[in-house]
Amino acid sequence: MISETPRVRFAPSPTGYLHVGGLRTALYNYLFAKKNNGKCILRIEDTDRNRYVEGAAESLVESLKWSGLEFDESPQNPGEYGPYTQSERNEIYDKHIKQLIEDGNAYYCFCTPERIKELRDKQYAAKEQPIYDKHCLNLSKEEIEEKLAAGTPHVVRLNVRHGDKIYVDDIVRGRVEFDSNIVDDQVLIKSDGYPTYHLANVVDDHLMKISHVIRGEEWLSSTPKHVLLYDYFGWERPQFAHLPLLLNPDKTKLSKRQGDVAVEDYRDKGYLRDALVNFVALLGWSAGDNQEFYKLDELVEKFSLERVHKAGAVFNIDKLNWLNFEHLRLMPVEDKIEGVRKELDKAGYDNTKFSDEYLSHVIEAMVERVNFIHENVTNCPYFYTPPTEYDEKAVAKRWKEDTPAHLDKLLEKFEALDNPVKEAYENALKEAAEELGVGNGKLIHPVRLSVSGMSGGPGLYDILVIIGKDETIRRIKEAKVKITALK
RNA sequence: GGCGCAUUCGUCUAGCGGUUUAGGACACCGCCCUCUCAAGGCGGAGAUCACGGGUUCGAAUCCCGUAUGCGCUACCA
Repeated sequence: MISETPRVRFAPSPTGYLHVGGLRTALYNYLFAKKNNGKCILRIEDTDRNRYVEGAAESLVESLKWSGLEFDESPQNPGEYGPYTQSERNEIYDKHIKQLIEDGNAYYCFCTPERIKELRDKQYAAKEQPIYDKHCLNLSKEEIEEKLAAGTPHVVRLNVRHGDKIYVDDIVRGRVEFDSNIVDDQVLIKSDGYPTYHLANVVDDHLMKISHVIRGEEWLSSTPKHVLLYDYFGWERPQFAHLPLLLNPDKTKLSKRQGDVAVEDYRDKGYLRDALVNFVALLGWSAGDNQEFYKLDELVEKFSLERVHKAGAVFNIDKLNWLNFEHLRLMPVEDKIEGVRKELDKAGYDNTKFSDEYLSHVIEAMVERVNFIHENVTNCPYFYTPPTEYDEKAVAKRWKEDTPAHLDKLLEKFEALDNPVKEAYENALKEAAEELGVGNGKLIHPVRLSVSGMSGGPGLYDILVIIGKDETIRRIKEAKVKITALK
């Protein structure tokens, strides 16, 4: 069924940032293309001059690049079907709309916005489908020429033939039937001369030889207009695949009000691109084999449009967090070190004070305890600076009256150590505990509190090795003074 | 209002007429491990498959209604 080399496209409108739903759409297009040895094209749909936002196209491209999705043809990397930005294609739309008008499949409309509104209000009040009444279709050739010559504001509309059934065959949804009577004579060319989505999209998809239109479900309702356009042009229709929407926890369409929707927001929060891509891939698709953890190339291998879901999917952050944890574990140490250095600077530390080796030990110690790279800093500040305060609950629970005396004994043992490794600390502590006639815990917990100020974290001896003997001893002594003063 | 789409554990999903006492994952709870917090292992709770009718020997799976949700209904995409 799939043509030799399918061509698909992601065609965002530059009105801001890349929405995670957009990322999902882009991803499915990408996966489908790669899976089938096809081409994935990026086209910027900037025909709405009112909504155009300066720099939005660049932001889109940047987010896409960050996500790791590469396009075979794009404004930055044009192929033979350019330009890839719609605002640069006006001549092309002009040519095509003329053909449509000549063939009677489109017509000039000079109706004022007021008349349109009135008409619509009336239809709505009568509980009818609000569609244009083809008023201007009855204009004579002379009248049209005259108005055009006079510079009367006008649009060009699609001339929908009523009384037909229009069928849309969708890969995800199967056959969907529409009654042509309720299909509006859609504006194709706006009064500012720019095409609407419907015209530009169909013309470009055809000219760019797009074989599969993979887009959000919000387009399903206007697909009959597109299908008609293909038919009127005498062009072969592409295959359609309408993707389910991404939803807020309350099942409404994913919106900014209820959380982050921009890819850059997730990037800035420390989510890994592999995790975000993995997560978003699972929102509306599954291979059916219980695998949930994927690298991009595995997604390519397993993806198919036939296994895309029909129902919308709630964007649930918990699973994303888990995926981030899983992907983070696979990240090469060098990359983690680089990331930690950035986070150190962000947190106000001087990253140059720490060697790569030092940081790699911290990372190793924290690996099971971090979901995000920044947690290698925020969750364990004691690796970078001595504790300034001590967790109250832990103090109450672990710091008893005889603790300072116990620590004195331990300090003796520690001081005698020469360049200690993990086991040396452990043995020293055990010896001290034995000589004191107490359990190891009586020493372990106060030491942890002393060196970290916290009650949780990596194995105590790992912490000690990382911060070093001198610092360990210094911190224990300091804690003795400070915590005793607190009591 | 009209048209369209959808509806399986809280969430993401498996399931495409019998192998299902509906499987997995995240989250949640418990146990084990253990110096803590995690991770990991094991286990638990959690879905009358929206509801009501059919079809069938047999339905989460097919058909029809209803309800609910969502989308579209723009000279926005």
